Amino acid sequence: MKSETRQQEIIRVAAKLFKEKGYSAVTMRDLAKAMGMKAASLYNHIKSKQDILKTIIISLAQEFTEGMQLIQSSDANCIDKLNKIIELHVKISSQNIYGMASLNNDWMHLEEKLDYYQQLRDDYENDFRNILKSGIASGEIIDIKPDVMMFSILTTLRSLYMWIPKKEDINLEELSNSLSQILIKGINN
Amino acid sequence: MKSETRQQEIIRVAAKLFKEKGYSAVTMRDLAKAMGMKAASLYNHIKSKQDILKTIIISLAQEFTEGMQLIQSSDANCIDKLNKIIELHVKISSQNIYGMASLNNDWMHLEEKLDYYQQLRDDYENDFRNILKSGIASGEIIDIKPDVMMFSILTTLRSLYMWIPKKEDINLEELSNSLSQILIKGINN
DNA sequence: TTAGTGAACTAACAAGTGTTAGTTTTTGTT
DNA sequence: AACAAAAACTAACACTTGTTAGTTCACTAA
Repeated sequence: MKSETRQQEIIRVAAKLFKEKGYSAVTMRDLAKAMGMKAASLYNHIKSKQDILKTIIISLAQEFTEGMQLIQSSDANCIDKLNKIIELHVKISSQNIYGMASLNNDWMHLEEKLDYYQQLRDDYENDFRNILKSGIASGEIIDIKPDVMMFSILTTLRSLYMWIPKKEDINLEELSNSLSQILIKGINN
Repeated sequence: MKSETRQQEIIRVAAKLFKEKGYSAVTMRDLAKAMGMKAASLYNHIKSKQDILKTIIISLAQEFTEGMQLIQSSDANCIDKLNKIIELHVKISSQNIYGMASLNNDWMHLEEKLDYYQQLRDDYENDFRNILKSGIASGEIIDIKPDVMMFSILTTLRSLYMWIPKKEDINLEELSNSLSQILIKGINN
Protein backbone atom coordinates (compact mmCIF):
# COMPACT_ATOMS: atom_id res chain seq x y z
CA MET A 1 0.00 0.00 0.00
CA LYS A 2 1.77 3.11 -1.25
CA SER A 3 1.48 5.97 1.15
CA GLU A 4 -0.31 9.12 0.20
CA THR A 5 1.55 11.96 -1.49
CA ARG A 6 1.33 15.45 -0.09
CA GLN A 7 -0.80 16.44 -3.06
CA GLN A 8 -3.27 13.64 -2.41
CA GLU A 9 -3.38 14.62 1.23
CA ILE A 10 -4.26 18.21 0.33
CA ILE A 11 -7.03 17.04 -1.98
CA ARG A 12 -8.39 14.72 0.66
CA VAL A 13 -8.42 17.42 3.32
CA ALA A 14 -9.92 19.89 0.87
CA ALA A 15 -12.75 17.49 0.10
CA LYS A 16 -13.47 17.19 3.82
CA LEU A 17 -13.66 20.96 4.18
CA PHE A 18 -15.77 21.29 1.02
CA LYS A 19 -18.23 18.84 2.51
CA GLU A 20 -18.66 20.92 5.65
CA LYS A 21 -18.99 24.39 4.13
CA GLY A 22 -19.06 24.07 0.36
CA TYR A 23 -16.37 24.96 -2.16
CA SER A 24 -17.00 28.71 -2.18
CA ALA A 25 -16.90 29.12 1.57
CA VAL A 26 -13.58 27.29 2.00
CA THR A 27 -10.58 29.58 1.53
CA MET A 28 -7.07 28.54 0.67
CA ARG A 29 -6.11 29.84 4.11
CA ASP A 30 -8.68 27.51 5.72
CA LEU A 31 -7.21 24.62 3.77
CA ALA A 32 -3.66 25.63 4.67
CA LYS A 33 -4.54 25.80 8.35
CA ALA A 34 -6.10 22.35 8.21
CA MET A 35 -2.87 21.12 6.60
CA GLY A 36 -0.71 22.88 9.16
CA MET A 37 1.00 25.17 6.69
CA LYS A 38 0.70 28.61 5.08
CA ALA A 39 -1.57 29.21 2.10
CA ALA A 40 1.26 30.00 -0.29
CA SER A 41 2.90 26.66 0.46
CA LEU A 42 -0.06 24.78 -0.94
CA TYR A 43 0.99 25.91 -4.38
CA ASN A 44 4.12 23.76 -4.22
CA HIS A 45 1.75 20.82 -4.57
CA ILE A 46 -1.37 21.94 -6.37
CA LYS A 47 -2.06 24.17 -9.33
CA SER A 48 -5.09 26.10 -8.09
CA LYS A 49 -8.20 25.86 -5.94
CA GLN A 50 -10.23 25.15 -9.04
CA ASP A 51 -7.89 22.31 -9.95
CA ILE A 52 -8.55 20.65 -6.59
CA LEU A 53 -12.29 20.73 -7.23
CA LYS A 54 -11.86 19.38 -10.74
CA THR A 55 -9.73 16.50 -9.51
CA ILE A 56 -12.26 15.55 -6.84
CA ILE A 57 -15.33 15.70 -9.03
CA ILE A 58 -14.25 14.44 -12.43
CA SER A 59 -12.68 11.20 -11.23
CA LEU A 60 -15.83 10.36 -9.27
CA ALA A 61 -18.17 11.25 -12.12
CA GLN A 62 -16.16 9.02 -14.42
CA GLU A 63 -16.36 6.14 -11.96
CA PHE A 64 -20.12 6.38 -11.95
CA THR A 65 -20.48 6.67 -15.68
CA GLU A 66 -18.16 3.72 -16.31
CA GLY A 67 -19.87 1.59 -13.70
CA MET A 68 -23.23 2.40 -15.20
CA GLN A 69 -22.10 1.49 -18.70
CA LEU A 70 -21.01 -1.95 -17.51
CA ILE A 71 -24.35 -2.51 -15.83
CA GLN A 72 -26.41 -1.18 -18.70
CA SER A 73 -24.69 -3.35 -21.29
CA SER A 74 -24.92 -6.53 -19.21
CA ASP A 75 -27.65 -9.05 -19.95
CA ALA A 76 -29.22 -8.98 -16.49
CA ASN A 77 -32.89 -8.21 -16.14
CA CYS A 78 -34.14 -4.81 -15.08
CA ILE A 79 -34.47 -5.50 -11.36
CA ASP A 80 -31.02 -7.04 -11.23
CA LYS A 81 -29.58 -4.02 -12.98
CA LEU A 82 -31.20 -1.74 -10.44
CA ASN A 83 -29.69 -3.79 -7.65
CA LYS A 84 -26.29 -3.44 -9.30
CA ILE A 85 -26.78 0.32 -9.46
CA ILE A 86 -27.53 0.42 -5.75
CA GLU A 87 -24.38 -1.58 -5.04
CA LEU A 88 -22.38 0.77 -7.25
CA HIS A 89 -23.52 3.81 -5.31
CA VAL A 90 -22.95 2.20 -1.92
CA LYS A 91 -19.46 1.13 -2.95
CA ILE A 92 -18.28 4.42 -4.43
CA SER A 93 -19.96 6.56 -1.77
CA SER A 94 -18.49 4.60 1.11
CA GLN A 95 -15.02 4.84 -0.37
CA ASN A 96 -15.17 8.58 -0.93
CA ILE A 97 -17.65 10.20 1.41
CA TYR A 98 -16.15 13.67 1.24
CA GLY A 99 -15.75 13.69 -2.51
CA MET A 100 -19.39 12.73 -2.94
CA ALA A 101 -20.41 15.95 -1.21
CA SER A 102 -18.51 18.00 -3.78
CA LEU A 103 -19.92 15.94 -6.62
CA ASN A 104 -23.42 16.62 -5.40
CA ASN A 105 -23.18 20.19 -4.21
CA ASP A 106 -20.27 21.93 -5.91
CA TRP A 107 -20.32 20.73 -9.51
CA MET A 108 -21.71 24.10 -10.64
CA HIS A 109 -18.46 25.74 -9.56
CA LEU A 110 -16.49 23.77 -12.10
CA GLU A 111 -15.19 26.15 -14.71
CA GLU A 112 -13.32 24.53 -17.61
CA LYS A 113 -14.68 21.05 -16.97
CA LEU A 114 -18.32 21.96 -16.40
CA ASP A 115 -19.49 20.87 -19.83
CA TYR A 116 -17.64 17.59 -19.56
CA TYR A 117 -19.14 16.91 -16.15
CA GLN A 118 -22.63 17.59 -17.43
CA GLN A 119 -22.04 15.25 -20.33
CA LEU A 120 -21.04 12.47 -17.95
CA ARG A 121 -24.09 13.10 -15.81
CA ASP A 122 -26.42 13.12 -18.80
CA ASP A 123 -24.96 9.86 -20.06
CA TYR A 124 -25.44 8.30 -16.65
CA GLU A 125 -29.02 9.42 -16.36
CA ASN A 126 -29.89 8.32 -19.87
CA ASP A 127 -28.63 4.82 -19.16
CA PHE A 128 -30.61 4.80 -15.93
CA ARG A 129 -33.78 5.95 -17.67
CA ASN A 130 -33.41 3.35 -20.38
CA ILE A 131 -33.13 0.58 -17.83
CA LEU A 132 -36.36 1.75 -16.23
CA LYS A 133 -38.14 2.09 -19.58
CA SER A 134 -37.23 -1.41 -20.65
CA GLY A 135 -38.39 -2.67 -17.25
CA ILE A 136 -41.73 -1.00 -17.78
CA ALA A 137 -41.99 -2.39 -21.31
CA SER A 138 -41.28 -5.93 -20.15
CA GLY A 139 -43.70 -5.61 -17.23
CA GLU A 140 -40.99 -6.08 -14.62
CA ILE A 141 -41.74 -2.78 -12.93
CA ILE A 142 -44.79 -0.62 -12.53
CA ASP A 143 -45.93 1.76 -15.23
CA ILE A 144 -45.19 5.15 -13.68
CA LYS A 145 -43.33 8.00 -15.38
CA PRO A 146 -39.71 6.80 -15.50
CA ASP A 147 -38.42 10.27 -14.67
CA VAL A 148 -40.25 10.28 -11.35
CA MET A 149 -38.93 6.84 -10.49
CA MET A 150 -35.40 7.74 -11.49
CA PHE A 151 -35.53 10.98 -9.55
CA SER A 152 -36.75 9.21 -6.45
CA ILE A 153 -34.19 6.42 -6.50
CA LEU A 154 -31.29 8.53 -7.67
CA THR A 155 -31.64 11.28 -5.08
CA THR A 156 -31.64 8.68 -2.33
CA LEU A 157 -28.50 7.09 -3.74
CA ARG A 158 -26.80 10.42 -4.37
CA SER A 159 -27.37 11.47 -0.78
CA LEU A 160 -25.81 8.34 0.71
CA TYR A 161 -22.66 10.28 1.59
CA MET A 162 -24.61 12.30 4.16
CA TRP A 163 -25.63 9.29 5.96
CA ILE A 164 -23.11 6.45 5.68
CA PRO A 165 -20.54 7.86 8.12
CA LYS A 166 -23.04 8.28 10.94
CA LYS A 167 -23.46 4.56 11.46
CA GLU A 168 -20.14 2.77 11.48
CA ASP A 169 -21.83 -0.33 12.78
CA ILE A 170 -23.70 -0.87 9.55
CA ASN A 171 -22.19 -3.29 7.14
CA LEU A 172 -22.21 -2.24 3.54
CA GLU A 173 -23.73 -5.39 2.14
CA GLU A 174 -26.53 -5.14 4.64
CA LEU A 175 -27.03 -1.51 3.66
CA SER A 176 -27.25 -2.43 -0.02
CA ASN A 177 -29.80 -5.10 0.77
CA SER A 178 -31.90 -2.78 2.88
CA LEU A 179 -31.89 -0.17 0.15
CA SER A 180 -32.87 -2.75 -2.46
CA GLN A 181 -35.80 -3.76 -0.34
CA ILE A 182 -36.89 -0.18 0.36
CA LEU A 183 -36.34 1.26 -3.11
CA ILE A 184 -37.64 -1.64 -5.14
CA LYS A 185 -40.08 -3.66 -3.09
CA GLY A 186 -41.42 -0.79 -0.98
CA ILE A 187 -41.85 -0.47 2.73
CA ASN A 188 -45.38 -1.69 3.27
CA ASN A 189 -46.39 -5.13 4.40
CA MET B 1 -53.85 39.63 -3.49
CA LYS B 2 -51.47 42.17 -2.01
CA SER B 3 -48.51 42.86 -4.24
CA GLU B 4 -45.02 42.05 -3.17
CA THR B 5 -42.97 44.59 -1.24
CA ARG B 6 -39.51 45.51 -2.46
CA GLN B 7 -38.04 43.61 0.49
CA GLN B 8 -39.94 40.46 -0.43
CA GLU B 9 -38.81 40.85 -4.00
CA ILE B 10 -35.15 41.06 -2.92
CA ILE B 11 -35.53 37.94 -0.81
CA ARG B 12 -37.23 36.08 -3.63
CA VAL B 13 -34.52 37.04 -6.13
CA ALA B 14 -31.81 36.20 -3.60
CA ALA B 15 -33.28 32.74 -3.10
CA LYS B 16 -33.18 32.17 -6.83
CA LEU B 17 -29.51 33.14 -6.99
CA PHE B 18 -28.73 31.05 -3.91
CA LYS B 19 -30.26 28.07 -5.63
CA GLU B 20 -28.01 28.46 -8.65
CA LYS B 21 -24.68 29.10 -6.94
CA GLY B 22 -25.11 28.71 -3.21
CA TYR B 23 -25.17 31.41 -0.54
CA SER B 24 -21.42 31.91 -0.32
CA ALA B 25 -20.89 32.35 -4.04
CA VAL B 26 -23.60 35.00 -4.42
CA THR B 27 -22.36 38.52 -3.71
CA MET B 28 -24.45 41.51 -2.78
CA ARG B 29 -23.34 43.01 -6.10
CA ASP B 30 -24.72 39.96 -7.93
CA LEU B 31 -27.99 40.38 -6.10
CA ALA B 32 -28.10 44.10 -6.80
CA LYS B 33 -27.49 43.54 -10.49
CA ALA B 34 -30.31 41.00 -10.62
CA MET B 35 -32.53 43.60 -8.96
CA GLY B 36 -31.42 46.35 -11.31
CA MET B 37 -29.87 48.52 -8.63
CA LYS B 38 -26.59 49.19 -6.84
CA ALA B 39 -25.46 47.04 -3.93
CA ALA B 40 -25.69 49.82 -1.39
CA SER B 41 -29.33 50.41 -2.27
CA LEU B 42 -30.26 46.94 -1.09
CA TYR B 43 -29.65 48.09 2.45
CA ASN B 44 -32.63 50.42 2.29
CA HIS B 45 -34.74 47.26 2.38
CA ILE B 46 -32.78 44.53 4.11
CA LYS B 47 -30.56 44.36 7.16
CA SER B 48 -27.76 42.15 5.91
CA LYS B 49 -26.95 39.24 3.63
CA GLN B 50 -27.15 36.91 6.60
CA ASP B 51 -30.60 38.24 7.42
CA ILE B 52 -31.84 37.30 3.95
CA LEU B 53 -30.67 33.73 4.45
CA LYS B 54 -32.23 33.55 7.88
CA THR B 55 -35.58 34.78 6.55
CA ILE B 56 -35.59 32.23 3.73
CA ILE B 57 -34.62 29.24 5.81
CA ILE B 58 -36.30 29.69 9.17
CA SER B 59 -39.79 30.30 7.85
CA LEU B 60 -39.57 27.16 5.71
CA ALA B 61 -38.16 25.05 8.51
CA GLN B 62 -40.99 26.17 10.76
CA GLU B 63 -43.57 25.28 8.13
CA PHE B 64 -42.22 21.74 7.98
CA THR B 65 -41.99 21.28 11.71
CA GLU B 66 -45.51 22.59 12.26
CA GLY B 67 -46.93 20.47 9.46
CA MET B 68 -45.24 17.41 10.86
CA GLN B 69 -46.59 18.02 14.34
CA LEU B 70 -50.13 18.12 12.99
CA ILE B 71 -49.59 14.85 11.16
CA GLN B 72 -47.85 13.12 14.00
CA SER B 73 -50.53 13.97 16.52
CA SER B 74 -53.40 12.94 14.26
CA ASP B 75 -55.05 9.56 14.76
CA ALA B 76 -54.37 8.28 11.23
CA ASN B 77 -52.52 5.03 10.76
CA CYS B 78 -48.85 4.91 9.84
CA ILE B 79 -49.25 4.60 6.08
CA ASP B 80 -51.75 7.44 6.00
CA LYS B 81 -49.36 9.60 8.00
CA LEU B 82 -46.59 8.87 5.52
CA ASN B 83 -48.87 9.87 2.67
CA LYS B 84 -49.63 13.12 4.49
CA ILE B 85 -45.90 13.76 4.86
CA ILE B 86 -45.43 13.28 1.12
CA GLU B 87 -48.24 15.75 0.45
CA LEU B 88 -46.69 18.22 2.87
CA HIS B 89 -43.37 18.14 1.05
CA VAL B 90 -44.92 18.40 -2.39
CA LYS B 91 -47.04 21.34 -1.27
CA ILE B 92 -44.30 23.37 0.45
CA SER B 93 -41.65 22.55 -2.15
CA SER B 94 -43.82 23.53 -5.09
CA GLN B 95 -44.69 26.83 -3.44
CA ASN B 96 -41.10 27.74 -2.68
CA ILE B 97 -38.71 26.00 -5.02
CA TYR B 98 -35.87 28.45 -4.57
CA GLY B 99 -36.12 28.62 -0.83
CA MET B 100 -35.96 24.83 -0.60
CA ALA B 101 -32.53 24.92 -2.19
CA SER B 102 -31.24 27.19 0.57
CA LEU B 103 -32.91 25.08 3.24
CA ASN B 104 -31.16 21.99 1.92
CA ASN B 105 -27.78 23.37 0.97
CA ASP B 106 -27.07 26.55 2.87
CA TRP B 107 -28.34 25.94 6.38
CA MET B 108 -24.78 25.56 7.65
CA HIS B 109 -24.13 29.21 6.82
CA LEU B 110 -26.72 30.36 9.31
CA GLU B 111 -24.97 32.15 12.11
CA GLU B 112 -27.20 33.29 14.96
CA LYS B 113 -30.07 30.99 14.06
CA LEU B 114 -28.09 27.83 13.39
CA ASP B 115 -28.93 26.20 16.70
CA TYR B 116 -32.60 27.01 16.33
CA TYR B 117 -32.64 25.56 12.81
CA GLN B 118 -31.01 22.36 13.99
CA GLN B 119 -33.55 22.07 16.78
CA LEU B 120 -36.38 22.34 14.28
CA ARG B 121 -34.79 19.73 12.04
CA ASP B 122 -34.20 17.34 14.93
CA ASP B 123 -37.81 17.69 16.05
CA TYR B 124 -39.01 16.98 12.54
CA GLU B 125 -36.85 13.90 12.18
CA ASN B 126 -37.80 12.55 15.57
CA ASP B 127 -41.48 12.76 14.71
CA PHE B 128 -40.78 11.04 11.40
CA ARG B 129 -38.81 8.25 13.07
CA ASN B 130 -41.52 7.70 15.64
CA ILE B 131 -44.14 7.29 12.95
CA LEU B 132 -41.99 4.64 11.29
CA LYS B 133 -41.28 2.87 14.57
CA SER B 134 -44.93 2.64 15.46
CA GLY B 135 -45.66 1.37 11.96
CA ILE B 136 -43.09 -1.38 12.43
CA ALA B 137 -44.49 -2.24 15.86
CA SER B 138 -48.04 -2.53 14.52
CA GLY B 139 -46.88 -4.58 11.53
CA GLU B 140 -48.00 -2.00 9.03
CA ILE B 141 -44.55 -1.62 7.50
CA ILE B 142 -41.55 -3.88 7.09
CA ASP B 143 -39.06 -4.40 9.88
CA ILE B 144 -36.00 -2.60 8.56
CA LYS B 145 -33.90 -0.09 10.52
CA PRO B 146 -36.12 2.99 10.71
CA ASP B 147 -33.15 5.29 10.14
CA VAL B 148 -32.46 3.72 6.75
CA MET B 149 -36.10 4.02 5.76
CA MET B 150 -36.34 7.59 6.96
CA PHE B 151 -33.13 8.55 5.19
CA SER B 152 -34.33 7.04 1.96
CA ILE B 153 -37.75 8.66 1.94
CA LEU B 154 -36.65 11.98 3.36
CA THR B 155 -33.80 12.61 0.94
CA THR B 156 -36.16 12.01 -1.95
CA LEU B 157 -38.67 14.44 -0.51
CA ARG B 158 -36.03 17.00 0.38
CA SER B 159 -34.72 16.99 -3.17
CA LEU B 160 -38.09 17.62 -4.77
CA TYR B 161 -37.15 21.25 -5.40
CA MET B 162 -34.53 20.15 -7.94
CA TRP B 163 -37.04 18.38 -9.94
CA ILE B 164 -40.48 19.93 -9.73
CA PRO B 165 -39.79 22.93 -12.01
CA LYS B 166 -38.53 20.84 -14.89
CA LYS B 167 -41.92 19.37 -15.68
CA GLU B 168 -44.60 22.01 -15.66
CA ASP B 169 -47.00 19.54 -17.18
CA ILE B 170 -47.10 17.43 -14.04
CA ASN B 171 -49.97 18.06 -11.73
CA LEU B 172 -49.14 18.13 -8.06
CA GLU B 173 -51.76 15.68 -6.91
CA GLU B 174 -50.57 13.21 -9.52
CA LEU B 175 -47.00 13.73 -8.35
CA SER B 176 -47.98 13.05 -4.74
CA ASN B 177 -49.75 9.88 -5.80
CA SER B 178 -46.80 8.67 -7.86
CA LEU B 179 -44.43 9.30 -4.97
CA SER B 180 -46.72 7.46 -2.56
CA GLN B 181 -46.71 4.49 -4.88
CA ILE B 182 -42.94 4.54 -5.39
CA LEU B 183 -41.88 5.30 -1.84
CA ILE B 184 -44.35 3.08 -0.03
CA LYS B 185 -45.44 0.27 -2.31
CA GLY B 186 -42.22 -0.04 -4.29
CA ILE B 187 -41.62 -0.14 -8.00
CA ASN B 188 -41.70 -3.86 -8.77
CA ASN B 189 -44.65 -5.74 -10.17
C1' DT C 1 32.03 19.28 1.28
C1' DT C 2 29.24 20.85 -2.27
C1' DA C 3 25.50 21.29 -5.11
C1' DG C 4 20.84 20.56 -5.99
C1' DT C 5 16.05 19.71 -4.86
C1' DG C 6 11.62 19.90 -2.60
C1' DA C 7 8.89 22.14 0.50
C1' DA C 8 8.24 25.31 3.70
C1' DC C 9 8.34 30.41 4.62
C1' DT C 10 7.42 35.96 4.36
C1' DA C 11 5.64 39.64 1.84
C1' DA C 12 2.92 41.42 -1.28
C1' DC C 13 -0.45 42.05 -5.24
C1' DA C 14 -4.84 43.22 -7.42
C1' DA C 15 -9.37 42.22 -7.17
C1' DG C 16 -13.42 41.44 -4.68
C1' DT C 17 -16.12 41.29 -0.16
C1' DG C 18 -20.13 43.16 2.98
C1' DT C 19 -21.37 47.27 4.68
C1' DT C 20 -21.76 52.41 6.04
C1' DA C 21 -22.15 57.47 5.35
C1' DG C 22 -23.75 61.03 3.05
C1' DT C 23 -26.26 62.84 -0.98
C1' DT C 24 -29.53 63.10 -4.70
C1' DT C 25 -33.65 61.66 -7.01
C1' DT C 26 -38.29 59.86 -7.15
C1' DT C 27 -42.78 59.38 -5.34
C1' DG C 28 -46.99 60.45 -3.08
C1' DT C 29 -49.78 63.67 -0.16
C1' DT C 30 -51.46 67.93 1.15
C1' DA D 1 -46.23 74.00 -5.43
C1' DA D 2 -44.28 72.39 -1.35
C1' DC D 3 -42.89 68.98 1.69
C1' DA D 4 -41.68 64.52 3.73
C1' DA D 5 -40.57 59.97 3.13
C1' DA D 6 -38.80 56.26 0.46
C1' DA D 7 -35.47 54.58 -2.38
C1' DA D 8 -32.04 55.21 -5.34
C1' DC D 9 -27.20 56.93 -5.93
C1' DT D 10 -21.64 57.74 -5.32
C1' DA D 11 -17.75 57.03 -2.64
C1' DA D 12 -15.38 54.86 0.49
C1' DC D 13 -14.08 51.71 4.41
C1' DA D 14 -11.69 47.75 6.31
C1' DC D 15 -11.06 43.17 5.39
C1' DT D 16 -10.63 38.90 2.75
C1' DT D 17 -9.76 36.51 -1.51
C1' DG D 18 -6.61 33.50 -4.74
C1' DT D 19 -2.23 33.67 -6.23
C1' DT D 20 2.79 35.02 -7.30
C1' DA D 21 7.66 36.20 -6.29
C1' DG D 22 11.46 35.59 -3.93
C1' DT D 23 13.79 33.50 0.11
C1' DT D 24 15.22 30.07 3.59
C1' DC D 25 16.08 25.63 5.26
C1' DA D 26 16.51 20.58 5.68
C1' DC D 27 17.73 16.73 3.24
C1' DT D 28 20.00 13.71 -0.27
C1' DA D 29 23.42 12.42 -3.98
C1' DA D 30 27.87 13.18 -5.76
